[in-house]
Amino acid sequence: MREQGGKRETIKQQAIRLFAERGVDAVSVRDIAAACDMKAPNLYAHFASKEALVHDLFHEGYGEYGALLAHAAAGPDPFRVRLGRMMREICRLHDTDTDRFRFLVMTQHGYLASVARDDRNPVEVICRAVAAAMDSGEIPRRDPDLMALAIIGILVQPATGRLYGRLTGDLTEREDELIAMAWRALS
Amino acid sequence: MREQGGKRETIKQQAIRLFAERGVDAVSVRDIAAACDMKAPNLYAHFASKEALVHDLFHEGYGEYGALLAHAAAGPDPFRVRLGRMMREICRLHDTDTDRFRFLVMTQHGYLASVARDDRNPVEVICRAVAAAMDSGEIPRRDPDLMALAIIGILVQPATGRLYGRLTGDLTEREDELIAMAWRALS
DNA sequence: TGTACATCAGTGAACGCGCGTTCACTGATGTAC
DNA sequence: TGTACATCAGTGAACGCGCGTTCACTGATGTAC
Repeated sequence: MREQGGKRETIKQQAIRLFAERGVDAVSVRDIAAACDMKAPNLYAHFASKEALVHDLFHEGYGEYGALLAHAAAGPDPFRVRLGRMMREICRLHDTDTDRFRFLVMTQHGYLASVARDDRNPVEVICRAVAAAMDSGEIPRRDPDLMALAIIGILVQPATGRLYGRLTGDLTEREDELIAMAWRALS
Repeated sequence: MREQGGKRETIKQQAIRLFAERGVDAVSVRDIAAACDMKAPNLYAHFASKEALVHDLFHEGYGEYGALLAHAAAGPDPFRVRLGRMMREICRLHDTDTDRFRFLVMTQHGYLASVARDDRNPVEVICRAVAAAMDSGEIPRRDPDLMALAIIGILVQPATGRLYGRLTGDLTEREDELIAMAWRALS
């Protein structure tokens, strides 16, 4: 047998990078192939179509975010500690994986309506954690979905601002301030 | 002279509607023309190109948001009152002009990097208002841009959640809760 | 070891398609005399 | 009033282009004997 070569992984990495740079529609399969040192037809040995590639990238990336958040949200610690872990995790992901973050934010409008609300859905994970903290009396009872979305916004909007030069430096440098802000907002 | 007919306005309205529904790249100039009961070539009597149309729509919509926010942010009232006015204005705009909001959110990634930071830039307006409130001692001094982006996120993320069915009903119904949350976050 | 064959990642060339855009033309309406 | 002309919003047909995708083929590598 020939070596597998991880070509599929290379394609995904280069595609995410190019999509994040220019947007999905502005990147042709020839562009992706060129970035992988191959020719366009060969991509079809790994993905059924361009749309299938985008679909895979979105759901994989979104699901991994959800799984990491679910891990950070788990455990016996008080909600305040687990909220801090979750927010730190998002900051870290954003800083170290900017292309993926940007790709997800750009692409979400095509997929968000059809995404599953399971325990790998990052929004769902945070909604559940917030609702549980209200049930246990750790934070005041309010509309849990509204509060969850708002604290996601507290992170995502600065992250987006960083993408467009409104903020400079890493999000991680500000994580303590962001966490404190979210905690005040929920209190 | 023949009647002007406001064709240009019709084109802009239908284009925004279609762009918000399907995304800019998935709408052809033939689609826009059909929605206006005309043929594609006639659009070129009103706009130099499809790109020029999108460019106009984005900058006009973004600028109007900024101008409305600047108006809400002005006046002799304490910051807390002016913050409430701004946030109510955003909720109202989102509820009554969902297509434009969705269009701006979808399209921003192509234009945000090149947008002017003047007094018609909504992010700039909020950044300045927050910074001024820190200067006057109305809220504690922290990184003003970070705080401004975060309170924008408190609104925009629930708004986005509403677009995709995570939240139901109007944002206006929740404005008091959102304003209170933003105020706590800034305090 | 040498020879014949099987495998299969990778490709050159071509496909049809829908796109944005152009342009010569139409025909209803307004104006001049 | 009637006639000739000017205007100009609107269009049918066509343009070249780049896209996603297909497919017969290549040629390096592995296997059988």
